[in-house]
Amino acid sequence: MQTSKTKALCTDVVWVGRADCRHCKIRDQVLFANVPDDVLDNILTPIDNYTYANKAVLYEVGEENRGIYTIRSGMVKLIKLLPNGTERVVRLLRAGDVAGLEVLLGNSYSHKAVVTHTANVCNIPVKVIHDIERQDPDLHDELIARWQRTVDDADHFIACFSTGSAQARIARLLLKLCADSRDNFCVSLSREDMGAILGITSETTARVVANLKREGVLDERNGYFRCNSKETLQNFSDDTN
Amino acid sequence: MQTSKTKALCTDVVWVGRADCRHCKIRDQVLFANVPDDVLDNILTPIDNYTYANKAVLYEVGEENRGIYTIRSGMVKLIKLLPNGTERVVRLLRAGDVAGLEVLLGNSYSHKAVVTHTANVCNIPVKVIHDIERQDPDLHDELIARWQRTVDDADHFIACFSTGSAQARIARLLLKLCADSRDNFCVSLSREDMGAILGITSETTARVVANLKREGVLDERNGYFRCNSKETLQNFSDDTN
DNA sequence: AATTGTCACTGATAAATATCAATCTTGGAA
DNA sequence: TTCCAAGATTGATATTTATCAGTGACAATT
Repeated sequence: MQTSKTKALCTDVVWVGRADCRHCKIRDQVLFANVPDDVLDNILTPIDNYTYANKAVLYEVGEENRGIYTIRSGMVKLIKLLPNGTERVVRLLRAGDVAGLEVLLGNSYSHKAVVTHTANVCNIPVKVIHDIERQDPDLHDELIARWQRTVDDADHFIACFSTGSAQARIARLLLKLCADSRDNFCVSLSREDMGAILGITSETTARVVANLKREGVLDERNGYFRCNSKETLQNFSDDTN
Repeated sequence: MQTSKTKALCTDVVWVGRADCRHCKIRDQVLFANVPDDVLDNILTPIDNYTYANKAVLYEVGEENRGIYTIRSGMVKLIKLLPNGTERVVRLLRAGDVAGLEVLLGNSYSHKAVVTHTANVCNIPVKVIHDIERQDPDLHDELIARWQRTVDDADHFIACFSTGSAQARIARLLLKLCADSRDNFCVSLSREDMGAILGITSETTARVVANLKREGVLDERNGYFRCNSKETLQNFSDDTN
């Protein structure tokens, strides 16, 4: 379908339409959860809804302020590029999460945001946030709660995804991905992405994952992981070694 | 002076007096930098100023809300305790930084906060923050800026302190510590603390640091590091290996 | 069906790091 | 000063992880 990487930028983003926040299916998980209907109806600046294909880029470090992004479905990784060219994933965002909060301070984007699983997102201009804040000061608190959640997520990356053996990190990642799944299924990630999340190589990741599969702790099919034994993973995740 | 660890808790915290925010020597670096004098003068709930000795604990995970802490001097580490008993440092706070912002949301403390270098701190009850917010809505923005700074610091821990070889991480830590020093001096840290910051063992840290000293890149005396060649450290910090 | 590209997986080996067990240093206490 | 305890350093060795170089499976394309 695509013959070159340059072309990808055009076909990988599809404008779905103007967002209808009031009737958003995941409104309860979203930044505007507690904004009154009439305030939402008064939004003048358009909020656009897009679907980004796998590997599409929402924004790059330093790009001009295009507003924040609410993830409605799919998954997005936030990446820091190190001086030596290494990419380190610093956050994983899923439905209900917000990307690019930093632009509300007038900053440009701090990360490169790349889609890992086809994502439907709403792009909310900063002006909209400010307009709503004026009508509904409670949004302030919701925003602060979002920032705090971001801090918590970052701490989790440091403490759980960047500490301990490769096996322990992988076990923690799998448990995190499956955390709110009742059937222990979660989307699978490429070994390269997992490595960039955990600060290890894709080969080491592949070895450990293959082991887990052989041991029957983990299955993978159709782009999904299934954790057959959270207990075993829990034990691995507690290991120092 | 101290014979036991239990006794330490009593003697390691000294109440200096009630804070005089208006005349704070580092007011320009502090949360209240832009709060008008008259608002500061109106603070009714007392803000206490304490000096915490090395290794003293400001707060522990889950402790009841005692307010936030502004670091006026010294250094404080924020620690996450992993299930297996490992401690991982997730943040380093220095003069002007704030610890415990999360309690403003009504949460209890998310970390254990331990002094690494004798610290003078102000303990600000949550009520004070809310009182000031009412009189000076700009404090909101300052708070949000603080949260964003926290996120940036956390990202730095992930990308720089948790990625790459031991030598690269140590070089990055030294550069970070010396960053705003004009003479390339910075406080030294125990090898154990450095290890807990960088996700490596204290022995590996000791080896690398000792190497840097032998190579003349680094000196250590009287509790201070001196980086003799930021350039060399910069090269090391860019290494993948 | 053949071709191609991507990605997971694996083996062999090198390199880095952890571990365990001493020494050595040094600041502070007596 | 002398002594002591804590922390830094080092050595020897075991483990873990990275690196490099494939191989094989699979999907999409031609």
